[in-house]
Amino acid sequence: MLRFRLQGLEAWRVQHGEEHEEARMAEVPEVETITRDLRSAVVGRTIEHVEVLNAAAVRFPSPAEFAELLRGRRVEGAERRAKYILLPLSEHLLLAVHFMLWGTLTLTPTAAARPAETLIVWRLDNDQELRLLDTLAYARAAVGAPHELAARLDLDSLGPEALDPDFNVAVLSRQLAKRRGPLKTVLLNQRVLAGLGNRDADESLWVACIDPRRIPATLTPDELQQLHDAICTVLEEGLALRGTQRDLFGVQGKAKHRRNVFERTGRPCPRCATPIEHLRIGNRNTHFCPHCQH
DNA sequence: CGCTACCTGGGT
DNA sequence: ACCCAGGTAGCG
Repeated sequence: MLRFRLQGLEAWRVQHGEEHEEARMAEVPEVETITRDLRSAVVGRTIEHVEVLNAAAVRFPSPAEFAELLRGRRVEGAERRAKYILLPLSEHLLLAVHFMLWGTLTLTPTAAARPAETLIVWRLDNDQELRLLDTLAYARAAVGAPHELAARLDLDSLGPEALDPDFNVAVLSRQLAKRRGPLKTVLLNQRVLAGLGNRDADESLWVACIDPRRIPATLTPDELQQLHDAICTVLEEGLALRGTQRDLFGVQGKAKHRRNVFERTGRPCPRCATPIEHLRIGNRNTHFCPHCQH
């Protein structure tokens, strides 16, 4: 009876968008959404001026060199690798941006007020500014020749992309076979598989009905297939809804209320109504259903 | 592999 | 006055 009432209340809350916490998570659906926006609105533009408001936000080279190198470059493309946004520029330079926990990019008229959490501003040739924002100030950018950037960010060590059409159960099995430690921790390692953040890892394991504490080597072929399918479903749905946060233009994504377990401790599992449990695994918050995840 | 630091605003 | 955060680098 209590469970039934909680379910009803939960449904009402979700329907009315009553969970008012500001979404600021930067996982792959959010990063990919912004990358696509950059492709449509920033590729082809020229960077006229760069302002580094927080020197720590530039990983390399120095903030002054960073600004000088970027001035006058044309943006030639916009790609994503794991949670890095990579912008190829004219004259064979590559700009990398990482949101870390809460970072984001916005594209706004130059005249628009700058939020206090602005770390870097790229003024474009159309009276618009690309801005890197982050209240936590962990987000980072770097620029260099492609090979140098790839070496310093260790991009070649990243695992296969979960959103790549070539990602299949054989790839997942091969990547997991090497690793020890709990499945949750292994799935968060971008060198194993590029694509899952803390939320999407918990959601994928729930969809696949697999306990996050399982050791990867013990997964059966069926479980590996379920996990592969779950990861694809979670990421593709999140991306189709344009993520949980605002896009490059400030439009709110629609995936905000699609969580089954993440940050839903004590609330009923949508499959079996058992209260969702919370654990720390590898120092990360982990949420799962103790009844249907084995 | 497992742990801490990084940093600020919001929640308890 | 604490404590904590969707990620990663860098240490032992």
